[in-house]
Amino acid sequence: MWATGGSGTPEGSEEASSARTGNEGPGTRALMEEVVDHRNLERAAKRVRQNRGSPGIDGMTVEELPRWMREQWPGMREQLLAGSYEPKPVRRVQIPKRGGGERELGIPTVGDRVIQQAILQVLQPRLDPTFSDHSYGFRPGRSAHDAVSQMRDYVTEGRVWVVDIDLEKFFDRVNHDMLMGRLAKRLEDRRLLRTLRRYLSAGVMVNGVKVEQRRGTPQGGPLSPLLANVYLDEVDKELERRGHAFVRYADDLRVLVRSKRAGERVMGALIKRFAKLRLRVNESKSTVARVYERPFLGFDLWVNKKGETKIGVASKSMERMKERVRELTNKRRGRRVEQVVWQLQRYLQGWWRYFGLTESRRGLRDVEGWTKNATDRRGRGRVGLFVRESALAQARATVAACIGPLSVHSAPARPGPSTTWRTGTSSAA
DNA sequence: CTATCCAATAC
RNA sequence: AUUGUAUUGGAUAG
Ligand SMILES: Nc1ncnc2c1ncn2[C@H]1C[C@H](O)[C@@H](COP(=O)(O)OP(=O)(O)OP(=O)(O)O)O1
Ligand SMILES: [Mg+2]
Repeated sequence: MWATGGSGTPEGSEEASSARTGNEGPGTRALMEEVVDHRNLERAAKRVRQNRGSPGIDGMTVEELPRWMREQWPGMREQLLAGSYEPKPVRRVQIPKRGGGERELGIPTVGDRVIQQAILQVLQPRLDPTFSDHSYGFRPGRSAHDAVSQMRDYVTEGRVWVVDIDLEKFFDRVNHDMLMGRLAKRLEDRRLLRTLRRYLSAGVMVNGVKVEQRRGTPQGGPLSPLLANVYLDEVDKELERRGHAFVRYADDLRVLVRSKRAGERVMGALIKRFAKLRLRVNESKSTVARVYERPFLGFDLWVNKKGETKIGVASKSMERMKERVRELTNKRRGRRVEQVVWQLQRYLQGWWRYFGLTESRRGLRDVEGWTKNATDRRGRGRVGLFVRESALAQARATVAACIGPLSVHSAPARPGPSTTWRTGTSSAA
């Protein structure tokens, strides 16, 4: 089933299934006690409050949390310990997706977010260490950078073909029963399992009416990312067992192979494997291709003159950055110039912080220099002193020179790395 | 070393 | 308005 008729490939073959060892770690029976422990709960409430998220279906804001904790918590605690707690439905919010289309968020009540967070804090330390080393998304201590670097290393080993898979509406299609089955193999506390099940079937509020959801884990629930990793863990382990070189970030899976043929075989197998999980591979976003043709987490790979594989900024990400810079500089809606520059610096610094992983040094170095230039101004040196109307234009010109043409309307494109706009270095009043 | 606040990116 | 997880960085106060 797993291995379709393919011969001579470097990957080994092995039978599936290995059955997890009962439960993870000691004391999985009294997990709910850990969840409702007041220290754990305080930490959870703090996190939810600091996220500054908007209310769920009951309209309670995060500012009202302390009051809620005092008045509603004792009752909730008892219900949780009895395994009889019923979460509220989530609030449906549509937001635009990066690649077009809409993302359906499911926003739980602030109170439910606290409880889910409290559960996460108990489950994450137990479950996460059991996950595959090849899985990077939503996991503490593992970054997108780690995933990209790992993929680059696989490519350096000569695996230049990639099976690129993205799942369709991933969170929305997670099967409740199958997920619960996975969880039941790892956790013994039946009250906790019951509440997790109830969170999954809490449903959505659609103009005053609760609509049952028979599948999916809400995009917006604190627990959902962990549950998603639990759901796909078995696939990770199977790929591992077969000795595949792969990296997974959430629902973005890359298997690196040495030939197109091997890739197509793996792709076919994975489509079937995901179908077994009631998940569908996104046909438009998934393919077998040369790694250099497929961006990953905002980066792409390329080969330098010496034949080394290097990490670069994917062109989509580059275009998005330019667009944002244009948007921040072009027309300023009643903002002062210094405000515009400050915002631009802030954005570019954050951008570079992520994309600084890139090893392509064509002009991007200068973005860094430029950004630092504008930013590294110790003390509370005010931007106001050195910024004048021309600073804005120069900033745009510099970026344009580093990154490419930014706009049609004003691009002198005569940057000069050593332009004089840094003149007001000294402290200011 | 602790705490609060802000920002960027990935999904 | 827009939720969540994770990573990385900055500022400020002790
Ligand atoms: N802003 C977000 N808030 C909460 N969860 C998110 C967010 N972005 C992504 N996720 C989670 C839920 C998604 O199901 C999962 C994978 O992301 P993504 O592939 O971009 O969307 P998707 O799988 O839901 O739809 P698509 O069919 O377009 O791939 O990551
Ligand atoms: Mg997807």
